[in-house]
Amino acid sequence: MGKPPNAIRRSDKSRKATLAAALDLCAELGYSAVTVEAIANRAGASKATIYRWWPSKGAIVLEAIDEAGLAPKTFPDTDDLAADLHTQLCGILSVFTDQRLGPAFTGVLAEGQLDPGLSQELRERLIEPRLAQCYTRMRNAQDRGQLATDADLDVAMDLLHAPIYRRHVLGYPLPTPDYLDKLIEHTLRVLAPASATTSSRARRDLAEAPPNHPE
Amino acid sequence: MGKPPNAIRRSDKSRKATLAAALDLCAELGYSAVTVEAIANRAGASKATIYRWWPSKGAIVLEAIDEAGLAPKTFPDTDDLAADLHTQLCGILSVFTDQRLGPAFTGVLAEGQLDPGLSQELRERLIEPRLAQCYTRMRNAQDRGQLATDADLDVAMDLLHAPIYRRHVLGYPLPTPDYLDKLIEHTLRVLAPASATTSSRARRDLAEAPPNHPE
Amino acid sequence: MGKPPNAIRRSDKSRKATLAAALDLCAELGYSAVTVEAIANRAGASKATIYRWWPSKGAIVLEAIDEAGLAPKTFPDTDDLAADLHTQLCGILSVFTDQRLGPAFTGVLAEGQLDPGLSQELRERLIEPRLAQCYTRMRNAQDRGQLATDADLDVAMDLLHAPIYRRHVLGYPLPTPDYLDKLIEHTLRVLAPASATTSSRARRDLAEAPPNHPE
Amino acid sequence: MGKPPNAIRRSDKSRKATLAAALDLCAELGYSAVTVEAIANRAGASKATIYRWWPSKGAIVLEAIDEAGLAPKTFPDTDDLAADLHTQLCGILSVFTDQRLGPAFTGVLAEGQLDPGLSQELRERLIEPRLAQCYTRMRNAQDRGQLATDADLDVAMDLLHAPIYRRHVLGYPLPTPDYLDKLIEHTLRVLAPASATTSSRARRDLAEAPPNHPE
DNA sequence: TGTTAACCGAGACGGTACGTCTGGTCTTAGA
DNA sequence: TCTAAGACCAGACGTACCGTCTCGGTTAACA
Repeated sequence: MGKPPNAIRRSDKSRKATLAAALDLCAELGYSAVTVEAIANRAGASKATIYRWWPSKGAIVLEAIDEAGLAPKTFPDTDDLAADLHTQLCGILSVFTDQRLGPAFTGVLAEGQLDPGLSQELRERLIEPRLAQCYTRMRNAQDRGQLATDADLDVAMDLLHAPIYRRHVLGYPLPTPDYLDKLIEHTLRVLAPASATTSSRARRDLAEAPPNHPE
Repeated sequence: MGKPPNAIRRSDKSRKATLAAALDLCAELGYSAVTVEAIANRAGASKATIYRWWPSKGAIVLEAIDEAGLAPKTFPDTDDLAADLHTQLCGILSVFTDQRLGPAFTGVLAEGQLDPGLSQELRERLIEPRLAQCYTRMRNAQDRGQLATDADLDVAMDLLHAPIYRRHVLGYPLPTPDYLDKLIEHTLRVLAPASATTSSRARRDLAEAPPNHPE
Repeated sequence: MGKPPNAIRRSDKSRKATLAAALDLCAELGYSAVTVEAIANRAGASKATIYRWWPSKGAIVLEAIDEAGLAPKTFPDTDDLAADLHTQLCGILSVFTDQRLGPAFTGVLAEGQLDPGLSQELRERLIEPRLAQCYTRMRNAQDRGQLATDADLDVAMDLLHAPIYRRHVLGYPLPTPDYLDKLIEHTLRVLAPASATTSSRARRDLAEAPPNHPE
Repeated sequence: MGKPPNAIRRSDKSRKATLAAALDLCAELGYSAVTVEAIANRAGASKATIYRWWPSKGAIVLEAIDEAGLAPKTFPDTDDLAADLHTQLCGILSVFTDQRLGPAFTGVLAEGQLDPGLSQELRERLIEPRLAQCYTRMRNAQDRGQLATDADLDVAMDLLHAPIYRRHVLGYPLPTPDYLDKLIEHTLRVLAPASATTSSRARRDLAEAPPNHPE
């Protein structure tokens, strides 16, 4: 059939314009109102060119988000695990709330649930690099005795990240930074080493600190 | 303009056939391949009739799921909180895995993320009745001293339910019943009353924190 | 199937309202934009009632035109054949140009060309009664020696009436009264008795009369 | 808004298939039972393609008739005016009676009466080219002294062509060739030059009339 | 440096679903 | 039994996108 195109000769101008058009249109119209046709027009590209390089609208938008690279793929390691987790979770939150990327990411996420191929690409390009960093950071914490050696990191992942997704998916307000702190606190408490010491102190400090009622 | 139709004269036969056709087609073809046109044909209804009563494919499927009522809206209360939670979470899981309802629910969930109206309807008809039951059950547990009196039930909701959604949304395997047990155990451990045995130290620290539950 | 309704119990109010609504809507929107539904709404009748008594929109409008009875079915007989013909042809013209009936008649005429049943009804109720009068009038003229005894009255019919229809059908301006005179003059000339006398004189007078340049 | 399509890149295959399908379907089902959808299916074209190039069913069928070109647009000139007129009128008749074009032409004619745009197109593409030829032929006859120099050719047009339309429109049998001869004879008799033999008396009276041909 | 193969924009194409509309039938309740 | 009201099935309407395609025109790697 159609032989694969030669990536070397690909027009980078056209590629960039397409990705930018995709993000802009998502921000302007919402993901579902965006069509490949509109992206092509906005980008000054032809539909054939777009379909030569991407299989679907979702794939374009996914690549555009990846390229934009809002949330860093690296994970801070400041020896304060709770703070580092907070930093990272806020980074994830920002992808949902970002003016330009939010609608695009929401769209890709939704479409991925109905398109296994897109879902896999989404995991591989956006989710797992960051997840792996999180894993590594927590394993480091285990090595340093800040977490129980038998702590189940998969559970930790779920307890920390899942609430963001659940609230997004069901249309509830996303967690506030304060709420994230609460989640981190609860999670680390269960995963703390048998003789909880330093870390838990820091925790309490944070909890007692300012009378930070939300919003 | 278009005045609302008279619900009294509505054909129940047509309504039921439409809902059944919607579920069947979702199971056969997958949500995104289902069209209103196909539902109409399968149901032996006319498109006009369908659009008279539902605004979109999503609304039809949502109502069909609600009507099918796979997961019970009632929450067991056997005095064993962990077991009751497990029962309930398995009920939620079954909506995702059910042969007939799974694809439909997945579709509505995905579409809801792009359609605020559908999302709200989804919450009101499917999610919140069950969530409210869960809330009530946990409040009962608090009254009986099985949970800390100041346990943050919103956090508990997130810790228990969110992993199912996150895994579904990102295309990871859903939690197994064993994994659900693990989640429940972790969660209840943090929310256990101060007098609880294991890891009671960590518990007390947490319980001492100021009563800062917003909202 | 549906047994014929009992005409005795028919609601005359509903019938009259329907016919009036049909004519009014034709005048307001043009025949093709009128729907049975709109007629029913305007008349305060239900569609079922209308379909019980008329088979189609065309039949309603046809009956409405007949009832309105703009052009008289009787033919004047003043001993001046040309003048009588002119009177009659102007009557026919008026059906096309009448503010209220014109659009309705145009519609029925057009639809009749595609619906043999309607066409037949049209001929029987509107066309032939008037045509028969015309025939009779000309036969009288023959008896009085104003026309050749062997004049072909079918040809006369065509020569006199057809130009109106041709111009209407093709969208040309309808004949003016002056032009009708010219047609009558030409026609009577060919059908005049061998020794053309009185009639032809009157004709010439008319032709010479005023410097009647058109329009 | 919708910019006009580029006619150069138009698919001639698709165009021809559409026109053929339109004529065939008219012949098979009758004009009013034909839908644009059916034409598209039969032609193997998509509806979008059809609507890109034609505004309505009527426009398609009109172009198809024009293209089929049953009745020649040229007018014979054999020095026998009556014979030439007969030839031409038979050509017109044949458009009504042709197995394939008849139903199509009938439909366009009927629809034109309710759609001024279609009517104008009909006149410009089908009617007037032939009418102009007829005019020219008769003017030639005048030059050769076969018709009175002051004969009103507009009236002649009406007398000759109109009966066909009237009979068609009202659903009467179309004129037979013999009847056409009779019409031609009657018409030419009124328009013959003063020096003509038969019924020259009547002719002269008419010819003496003042030169009142308006328009 | 000239050839040529692959890219590119443009946009027409066959499909197909959309959401709306009308035609005609049928049901219900009321007079 | 007729009526008004209006829901119903059927299916065409004209529009919008889809993903494919053909067309010249341009560009860049290689001869």
